[in-house]
Amino acid sequence: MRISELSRLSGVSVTTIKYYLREGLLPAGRQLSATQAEYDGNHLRRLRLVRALTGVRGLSVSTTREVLGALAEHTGDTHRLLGLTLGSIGPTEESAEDSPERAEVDALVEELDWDVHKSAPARATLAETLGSLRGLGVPLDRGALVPYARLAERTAVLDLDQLDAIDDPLELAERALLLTVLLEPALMALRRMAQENESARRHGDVHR
Amino acid sequence: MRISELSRLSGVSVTTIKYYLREGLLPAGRQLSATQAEYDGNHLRRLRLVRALTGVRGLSVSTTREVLGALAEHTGDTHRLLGLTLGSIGPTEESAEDSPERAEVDALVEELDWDVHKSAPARATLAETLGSLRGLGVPLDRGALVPYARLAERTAVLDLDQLDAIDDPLELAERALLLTVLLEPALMALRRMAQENESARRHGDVHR
DNA sequence: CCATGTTAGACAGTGAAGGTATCCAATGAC
DNA sequence: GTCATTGGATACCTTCACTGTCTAACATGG
Repeated sequence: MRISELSRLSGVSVTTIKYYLREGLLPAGRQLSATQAEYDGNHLRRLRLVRALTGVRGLSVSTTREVLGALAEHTGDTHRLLGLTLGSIGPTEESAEDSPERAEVDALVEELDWDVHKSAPARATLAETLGSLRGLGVPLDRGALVPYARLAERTAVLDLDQLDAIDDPLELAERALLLTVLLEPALMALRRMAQENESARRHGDVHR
Repeated sequence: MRISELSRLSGVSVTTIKYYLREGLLPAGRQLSATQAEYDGNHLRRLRLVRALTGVRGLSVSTTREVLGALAEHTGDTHRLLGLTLGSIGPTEESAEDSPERAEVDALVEELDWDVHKSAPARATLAETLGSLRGLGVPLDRGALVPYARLAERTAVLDLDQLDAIDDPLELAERALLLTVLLEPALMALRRMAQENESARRHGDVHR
């Protein structure tokens, strides 16, 4: 298919597709001539993925590029690499590596007996968030964090269960990306609703 | 204290503080004269909160203003109102209200027997995310979602437990906001690490 | 083989967001 | 009285994610 058909099928304007091509979010089509390039279903699929990451999840173009790059160069050992790459999702770049919160996070991982890479950006993200909370007068100690971590463990089991049935390593990697990144707003939405429900339950304010 | 001291204590530049004052993220100080205004600890506290919401969580200025407005005008029934307000966190504004996913979400809430407001934006957020996933070939049906929802319930219990000890309604509201919004990156970081751990466990790739 | 439309590629322009800089007159501290 | 600081207003800047426009080279139908 040509670029105009790709545009029509995806709902993304031709100029934007060209922009993505320039930015390296989309591989170039097969050049047929100086003014003709051929795109296929993979391009369409990739384009939809890009729109989901930038639109639903609100990732920046550069973060999206990094994520997609990791996806391409890495088919096995999926989660470890996704974990490494996806640290840049939050607007976190300059993190104090030696903060007391970082030590606290490392101690937490130790206590949980988790097999997590020392340089996993999730550690820094967690440390930074804890630092912010402490600065606001809400220090969360390890005791408060461990129950959350146990629930995270069980969430991860659900995540991995969904990936077990997939054989194709390429599809596995993409699916893992979708589950890790795109499911986040869904899980947070569930938490918000569960909070509202629990709050209503405790304070007895029935409203129906 | 004067604005320069507020700036020094918070690490936010004077011009930025003025910007926040203009944008209504920070209440005006007590005017002492035409060229003098007095700020206090509440301003400092509020300023730190603003920086946490915009920085750590990446909220936009307008969303932050909405959230803070809700915080001010609403002291009781905290979670319900936060739930209503915080829907605008994702870059979601134009949602198809009558999508099949929306019906699916409503059915899910029904099945869970959750007491959640019909117009809670979390419903729309969840529906939109499910729609995106389906468009990418990863349809998550209710059966897959319910276990996640059950874990969300237990997370919410932990959240509410932390609020139980607080008496002052103003502090309660602020704490609820922090737990709901600011803890999200922390929980997602925990999930990433738990995924990595679970992946390592299943595939036996020990790396230490 | 010609008229018309489409395409790739390059590059400049746009609009929103989130600040930042500058200016000003009025002060307050010394 | 002098001088740095302040509040308030306004203009400006930078980044981001596109969008519009242009051009020359094609493709295609007649």
